[in-house]
Amino acid sequence: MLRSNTCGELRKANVGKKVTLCGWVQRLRDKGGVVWIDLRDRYGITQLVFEEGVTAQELIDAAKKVGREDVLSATGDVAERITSNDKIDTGDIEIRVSALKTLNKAKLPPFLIEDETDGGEDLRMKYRYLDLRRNPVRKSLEFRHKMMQQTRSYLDDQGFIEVETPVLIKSTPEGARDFVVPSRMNPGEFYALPQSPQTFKQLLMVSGFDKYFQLVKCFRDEDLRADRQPEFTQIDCELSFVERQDVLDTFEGMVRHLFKEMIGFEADKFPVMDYQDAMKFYGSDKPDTRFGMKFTELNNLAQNKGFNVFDQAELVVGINAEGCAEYTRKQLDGLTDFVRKPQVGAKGLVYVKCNADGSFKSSVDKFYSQDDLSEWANAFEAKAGDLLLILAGDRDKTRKALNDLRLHMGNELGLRKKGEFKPLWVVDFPLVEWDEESQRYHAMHHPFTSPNPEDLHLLKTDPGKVRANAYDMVINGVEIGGGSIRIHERETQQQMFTALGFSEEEAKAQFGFLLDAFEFGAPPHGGIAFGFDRLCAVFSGQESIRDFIAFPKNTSGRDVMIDSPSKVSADQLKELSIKLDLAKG
RNA sequence: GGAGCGGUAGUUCAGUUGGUUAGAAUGCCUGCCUGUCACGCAGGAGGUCGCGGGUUCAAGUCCCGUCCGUUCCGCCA
Repeated sequence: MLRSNTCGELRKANVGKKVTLCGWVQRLRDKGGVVWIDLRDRYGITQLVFEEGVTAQELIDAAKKVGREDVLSATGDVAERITSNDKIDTGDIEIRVSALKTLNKAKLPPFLIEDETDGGEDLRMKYRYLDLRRNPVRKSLEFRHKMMQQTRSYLDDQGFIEVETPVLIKSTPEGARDFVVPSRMNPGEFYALPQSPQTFKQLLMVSGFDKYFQLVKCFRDEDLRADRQPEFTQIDCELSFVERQDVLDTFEGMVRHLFKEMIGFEADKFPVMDYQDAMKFYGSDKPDTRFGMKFTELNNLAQNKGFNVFDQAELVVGINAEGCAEYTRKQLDGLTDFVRKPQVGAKGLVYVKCNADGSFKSSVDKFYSQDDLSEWANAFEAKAGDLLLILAGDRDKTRKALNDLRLHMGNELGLRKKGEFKPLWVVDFPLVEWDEESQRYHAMHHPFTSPNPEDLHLLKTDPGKVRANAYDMVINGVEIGGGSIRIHERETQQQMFTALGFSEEEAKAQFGFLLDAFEFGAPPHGGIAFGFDRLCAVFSGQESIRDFIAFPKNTSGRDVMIDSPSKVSADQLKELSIKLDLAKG
């Protein structure tokens, strides 16, 4: 061993011990007669001291020459400090150095290796190995590690078996774009990387594994976001002989366990919300329930009073921003600009101020009397001092826009608190949704989701009305996990494929193995998958998952450190029987 | 595919109506300092204003194009 101790473990009790520490130079403080070096490793920081009259002069001279991030080995006696530092765990002691060795000189890092770095995102990613030396990023990865251990231990305790499924699999037309890998031995043919191990875990149920899980990398070739990477990790789970409530109970238990072990939070029973209610009251299938501001629909009260915009609208709906009646003209204009942004897409914003004196001031005073507005205020359960914000138009678009406005107001008013956690289940999603572009139904979850038995008869006649036996777990407005009770009968699965516009031949070509398996005694089964990176981020109150991934990709899907993706040689292409056609258009 | 924001010192940023030698902080270098711990003090070095074109007597600043980053929409079963 090159060292006797780490830089984080020595205390007062170790005073007098001769130790050798190894680490990186965090900082050098040269006070003339005394020189201090903060030596850092993963475990902490220990102060080295070199003092005129005590330390050999050539050692002091050597100490003055070290640079930031040099790798040192220092040997000396542990001594109690004259003035201690209560900010670090080793603050009561220091090492009186008797031998110093530079194990490796370091170039100056391009940004500060500090908790509050001066480095921008781009630079930090290019030198990610330096960024990972910083406490916040290292702690995020330590957090991830602990979350993995806790997940495994919980599921193991519950009788789940972790099984690895293949990474080189088969491309399927449904869902996200696949990453594709050419096969040298099968010219012209390609593997696909899994978007999830969905079919494999169902086959494991057919095999009788009963309870399966896997912490597994998944791949989707879609555009990135702060909370979306092309490769990401799922907690993928499947159980046999279960109904919806069994799955909800098991995984509510898991998340409750993680909350407790990871951040010491004792969660209440998770509420269960219908998809329809989520859309009606929050305009979103992943509502942030840390704050109220639920939607109130106004069609009955606001239509047929001569205001054309409302009269023409499919839906008139608003929120009550409590205590915001004092908003200035400028602030209201700001909100109007917000909802009119193309990303939000509303045409305009109607406001009603509930004044302190009981009167109302609105942007539509021309069309509505004080009595009308008073009725609105009642519908919103608004008090004096509140501000009603109302949108109108096409139902789905207006709900989406009002959802954006609700979250915006939640941010403005500080209602989306970081340390607060509001988990819930959203259930009874539609089984399929109509896709205008391809003019056919798409599975909302995936095509293996079972329909609610009560709605099964609608599958042939009106698929859009069929509810799915599916569920999502949502925490603080983030979709953390989702799953369903699966189809386990060949006949039903075939019906589902038909409803989705697959011919019998297409279904057989794509998923024949699954249909076949269902004929050999497939048990009723269901499962769920959690976005592991997101779970880490949400628990830590972060929006970006990047710091929970050691080597993430940027928004163009590039790893700027290793510079991938990259070109391959002509020989490699030839081996793969691939010719490039890079012409644009 | 679309929209917004950004690109100026190693780094993070400021830069007014287009006008003298492009600034600050931090980092870096040199010197001083025996209890610092974001040490302090004094001095110093450091710039292809992303790239290309245009307007102008004059462009970091205005216009066009382009590249890169980032956030969002579409997309993400």
